Amino acid sequence: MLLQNPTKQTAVTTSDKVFEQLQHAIVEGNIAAGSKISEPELAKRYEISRSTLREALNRLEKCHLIERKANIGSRVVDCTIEGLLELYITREALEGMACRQAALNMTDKEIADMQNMLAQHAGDKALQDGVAYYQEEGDVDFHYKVILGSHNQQLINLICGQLYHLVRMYRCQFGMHSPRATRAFTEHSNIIQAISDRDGELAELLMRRHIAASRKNIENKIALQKAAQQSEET
Amino acid sequence: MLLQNPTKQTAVTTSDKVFEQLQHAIVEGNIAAGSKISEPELAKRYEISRSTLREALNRLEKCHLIERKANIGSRVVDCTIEGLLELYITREALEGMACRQAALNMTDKEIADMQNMLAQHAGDKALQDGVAYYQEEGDVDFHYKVILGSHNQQLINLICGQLYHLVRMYRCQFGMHSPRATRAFTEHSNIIQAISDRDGELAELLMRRHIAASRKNIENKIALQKAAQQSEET
DNA sequence: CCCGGTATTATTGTCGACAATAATTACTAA
DNA sequence: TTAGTAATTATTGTCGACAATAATACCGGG
Repeated sequence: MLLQNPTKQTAVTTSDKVFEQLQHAIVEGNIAAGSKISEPELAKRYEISRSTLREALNRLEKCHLIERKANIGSRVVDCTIEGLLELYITREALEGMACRQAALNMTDKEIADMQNMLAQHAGDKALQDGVAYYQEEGDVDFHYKVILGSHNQQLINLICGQLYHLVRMYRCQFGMHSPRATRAFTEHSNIIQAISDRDGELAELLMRRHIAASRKNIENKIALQKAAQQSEET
Repeated sequence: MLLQNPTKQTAVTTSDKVFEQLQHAIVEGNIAAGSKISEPELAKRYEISRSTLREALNRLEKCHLIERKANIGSRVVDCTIEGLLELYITREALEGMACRQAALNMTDKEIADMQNMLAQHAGDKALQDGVAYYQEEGDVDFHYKVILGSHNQQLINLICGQLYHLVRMYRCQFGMHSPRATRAFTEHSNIIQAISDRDGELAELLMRRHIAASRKNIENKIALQKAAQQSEET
């Protein structure tokens, strides 16, 4: 992961560092999704006290990567199809609005920066067409810039601080590097155009369609898989 | 507060109870907004260890009622006009989508229940017209039912588990019982109608307008206050 | 052989003390 | 008198131990 979450501040305390390590481990699946978390074991493994581990676990819970029940313990969230679709729905709502606000609130310089970034991506994409780079880094980068451009701290915290950890987790666990690269690029261009036109309504509409298209893409894949499975069973 | 947050489970552990007490204290302003939190002092006041207090503080941070900085401490969030408007923007996005999903996913029984509730409120409202009851309990009740009706766990957690604590805090601190009662009632009716027609698009549109209307109402009030202040200064 | 209840074990919640960092105060020098 | 610095105080972060709760294993009866 080259890109850093723009909302996070540099980790100073040890629980911060452990939190980041655990976060990566969970996102990348090194700690299995749905598995129970043993506090004594993890504390031993990271050579820290249970107290500071629990501090780290609390932050993991804050970004919805683990779930805690009183007197029972913590579990890593498990990645289900339903959860993924719910996440897309939520992103559609939040990022759509963020995009509208971005059209209203971004500075001219911010818009210029984003246009440059897109041009850069266009070059990279032409260079190594179809490779995952654009889809992975570029896409995340684009969405981050839009969200930050909303200048709405509430939206920024919710999306970057919480939702996107889950998004990355799903991307890793389901191995999602969809073949929508070129189409997504066009969609990104149109969104930036709407933003630079200060057309909030259109910007939101386009962003929602952009995310909804990804969701429907997944839904289709799932449907195909199911059909294949069923024909296999017979 | 008669209505309980439907997402919360009964408090079993002591940090749970302290969390709830602190939550109410902050929401109602008994612990001043923007004030610094002294861990030793609070621990003494509630007669608990600092560890369990910190556990409670972590949960307060989860619903955005306090903010923590490493090695510096916690502060209660302060209620600013900008923060309030940002909150409305976010609600417009999330609850709008929740309403769309509710139109798709609510059961017939849930819809019937909500219609009954509205009829009940109509009676109460006719009985004691203009009184705060409808605005306080009824409004919250209505919005909760819609959100739960989305059957989208992600949305439910975000809105009910986090956002609405802040909403209640702003309501208390700014003393908001706006004179929109009768108009809000009509808007609620129309939203329920759209939901029962299974018209997701219209339902979302109406909910967004409903929330945006509240926001604009606030904005107007602020603008008037400012104008009054300025004329007073001269 | 299976089921229910009890005893044991393990895990989580809570506590008080120590270490590390930040804030405050006191002091010295210009 | 004031600015800068050093010492002191207070607050937060971390630790290990104990208490309370849940999970497991064992045992006896049906």
